[in-house]
Amino acid sequence: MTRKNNILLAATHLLAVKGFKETSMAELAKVAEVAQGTIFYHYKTKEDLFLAILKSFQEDIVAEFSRYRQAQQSACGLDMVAGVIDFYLHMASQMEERFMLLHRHDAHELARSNAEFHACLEAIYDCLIDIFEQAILAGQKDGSIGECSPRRMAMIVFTMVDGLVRFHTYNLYDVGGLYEDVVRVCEAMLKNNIQ
Amino acid sequence: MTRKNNILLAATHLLAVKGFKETSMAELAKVAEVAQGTIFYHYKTKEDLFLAILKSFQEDIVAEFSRYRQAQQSACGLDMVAGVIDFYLHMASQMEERFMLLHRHDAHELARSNAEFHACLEAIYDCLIDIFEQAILAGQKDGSIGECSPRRMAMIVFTMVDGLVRFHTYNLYDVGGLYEDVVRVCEAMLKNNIQ
DNA sequence: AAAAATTGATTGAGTAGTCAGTATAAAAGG
DNA sequence: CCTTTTATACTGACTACTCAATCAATTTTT
Repeated sequence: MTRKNNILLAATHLLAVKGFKETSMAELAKVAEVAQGTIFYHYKTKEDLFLAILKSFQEDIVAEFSRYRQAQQSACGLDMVAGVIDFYLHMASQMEERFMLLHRHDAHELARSNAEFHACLEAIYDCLIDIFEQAILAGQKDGSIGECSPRRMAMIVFTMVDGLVRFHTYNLYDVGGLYEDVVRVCEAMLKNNIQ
Repeated sequence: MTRKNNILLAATHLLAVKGFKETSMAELAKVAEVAQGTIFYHYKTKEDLFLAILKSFQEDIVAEFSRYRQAQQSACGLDMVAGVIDFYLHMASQMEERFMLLHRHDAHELARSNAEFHACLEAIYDCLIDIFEQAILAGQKDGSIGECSPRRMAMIVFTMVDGLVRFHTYNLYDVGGLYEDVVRVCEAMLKNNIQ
């Protein structure tokens, strides 16, 4: 049991940091401190192993985000959006490597030919966008957020926040000070009626 | 000359669609309709070839965007921002494959160990963000855009628009209707004083 | 005839996945 | 309590194959 878990942990790290094709089973075996054969005993193929990682990520992320949704009870919907952004960024740094997995093309490419990958990715993204949508809907109910398509706005906010995480991963610009700006910008664009 | 260009074109396509590691020189030779040796006659290594592609992209994108900057003379800065978003999305669909190249981790990973890659990527991103910044600065001058850090706002707008392009590439959601929303959202967040 | 461009067979390192066999430990039988 | 059986976990050498890069030989251009 320890070994199977070692493999999963080491593989998550390597696939996130180096990518699917760039990670060899020989290297993984070394990092996980098992024999190469052991990996294939637990996971039929390299793709299978990747899928197992993604599935465990899906479970964890869905659990984590639904736990947050139930725990929080902010004053108004607009503040909830700010809270969700904060929580998203917190999660992204907590699960940094697994979020990197989402930002690579590997999973998305496999999703094109493998239905299980596709379903898994869809579930993850739905969960991520849902949490923004819920906050916006709450804001529309209490009047703190203007008339708009909640789903579309949720996708736009998600796009912004996720882009920030990506920027940070790529390390091209110092993104530290942008977090607060993004929160303010989102509030500005939501509290006013947009068309 | 024809062959060298064939190689560059075919390589751009393959690297964008399949990725660096996933593209073999044998396959490239077949697509470019040259012998494998010919590729290595013109480009010392696979990495060299990639760098040549990125450099040519840099030149083209810088030229294209500075041409646009000089050509346009919109009414006010706020409208200019909308115009720039439009232009960016237009460019991204015109140069779809090369933008895909930017979104892959390949170039960013090479940039970590190879200074030329780093410089090239930095130049490209600077150019992309600059054009948004210019529009925001113009808007602040003519009063159509409120007080804010132009660079930071430019990065946020860029993050949104680029995220949209990425969404489209990954094909997870129908992103068609979002274009107009993003333009409206950007206007809403810029025309009001934030902070 | 000298220089530049092109070729494809070849090389050696690296790849995912297999497999015959070994270790471990729990259950069954004496 | 001590064997024997059975199932599961594990091992690393091995296979068949792919890869980037090389190079001697050939063709094309100047």
